[in-house]
Amino acid sequence: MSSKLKESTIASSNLKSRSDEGIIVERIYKAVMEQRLAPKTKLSEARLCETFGVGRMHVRRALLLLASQGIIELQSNRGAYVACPDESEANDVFAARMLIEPPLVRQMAQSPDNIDLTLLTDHIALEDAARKMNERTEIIRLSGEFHTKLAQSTGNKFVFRMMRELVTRTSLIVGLFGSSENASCPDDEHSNILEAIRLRNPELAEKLLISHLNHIQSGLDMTSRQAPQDDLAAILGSE
Amino acid sequence: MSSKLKESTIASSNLKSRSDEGIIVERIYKAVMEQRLAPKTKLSEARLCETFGVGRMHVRRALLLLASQGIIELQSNRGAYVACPDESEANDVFAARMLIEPPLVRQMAQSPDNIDLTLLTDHIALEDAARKMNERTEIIRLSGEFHTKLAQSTGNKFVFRMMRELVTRTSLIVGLFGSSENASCPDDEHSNILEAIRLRNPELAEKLLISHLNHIQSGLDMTSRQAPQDDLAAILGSE
DNA sequence: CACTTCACGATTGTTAACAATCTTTGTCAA
DNA sequence: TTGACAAAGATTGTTAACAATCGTGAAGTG
Repeated sequence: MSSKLKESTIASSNLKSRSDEGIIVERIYKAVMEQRLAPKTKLSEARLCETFGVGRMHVRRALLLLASQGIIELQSNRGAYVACPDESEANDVFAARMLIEPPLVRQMAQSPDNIDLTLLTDHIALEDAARKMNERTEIIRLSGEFHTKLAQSTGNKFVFRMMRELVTRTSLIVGLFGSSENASCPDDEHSNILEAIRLRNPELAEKLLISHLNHIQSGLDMTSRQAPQDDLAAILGSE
Repeated sequence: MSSKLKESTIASSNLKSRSDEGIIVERIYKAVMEQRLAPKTKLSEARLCETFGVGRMHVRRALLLLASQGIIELQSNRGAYVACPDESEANDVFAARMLIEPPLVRQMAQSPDNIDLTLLTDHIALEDAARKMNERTEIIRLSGEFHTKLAQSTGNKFVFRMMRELVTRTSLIVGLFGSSENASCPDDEHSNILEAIRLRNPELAEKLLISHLNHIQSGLDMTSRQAPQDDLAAILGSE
């Protein structure tokens, strides 16, 4: 694995700062990660145009990118809607994460020297701070981003992208099927995992991560559902 | 893991048969998989428009999708070029595959009953046939697609997508850095892996796959490079 | 001869008008 | 009241013209 990844945006990872649609993609992505944009929320082109102050072309390109990432769904002649995973998809997401993340942390714990652990250390500090300040959306987003940064710290662009897609989907799923308390990961599991990596204990790191994922999944209730919202301008408004 | 996946196209997996750009994406994707489109080949909009007989809008949307998959690269005001991985990216691709595929086949070998093995059996028959007929491009594409179908047969959409992105990239890398003989995987390694899965031997399956990947990677020569081409109409012409 | 400059052609980026489709609303009849 | 139907409005899809940028080659200058 090579040097560390600088950019974490969807757009700028491949496209070189296609500034306009990059900003739109990033904003919507973030809103989804923070569970401020509920599944099935309609994203109308006109609304987004005035919200971001750009032409329809940029909005449409941004929507296409978001759809290709599975964050939204494009329905022909009917518009764009925030993706709404069903139970089967939820199972697939967790199955995929169970496939990838355990080997990942195991590998990280085997040779933590090649790895940028400061990224993770800093991140856990952010998580603690957000928890102290009781900032709900921050907590939710950071809680998911820990797993993304786990992958990012390996410096492998592909592992990073795979994990981010899965984490984003997980965020939608937890928003849909999770009870309001367990919207975020429990307090110290993340730091325990990081500690196991730092102590070069692959078995422990893997075990902690597996139970962490199981913990998240078991907190879901596949029967309950949330309602979609449709404010938009307020949600995506300021940065 | 749930039922089997029907569609394998990039476009139709998320977008519902957005027919026009779907066809374009699929054609270019296939041409890259078969190493008929060399890295750095320019894909000009006008050329693609007349090749596929569609408007510029569809071409541009298709190019955006391909760029988001990392298959091509969009340079501002300069056009679209087939992606050209460097050595560092090549290492990342193989590292990512080493992370994912071993646990994948191990898992498949542990419970091959939940899995659609006919997909793989049929595929190997196709590979053999193509080898007998000595159809170079078919052999190359099928050789990569085996790994894709390995993931596809789990029925997990996310595992499938991840693997396909990695396999596509691998195809570009082998085309760039591979000697002309080892452009395809060696004859029977695929069927051996499948057999190990069928015999419920996880350790063997994993070991065979690891040495298979090592075999591919060790056949690369990171110094030599191929030249780009620019025919296009001929390459993407007929189906 | 080498190098810079400038103008032209080609290519990509953007916009706005137009067409097609869907949704809603209002009307009428059973 | 309920249902079907139709027209109007709103939204998305498409096209073509226009603007901006880049690459090339000719002309000119040292």
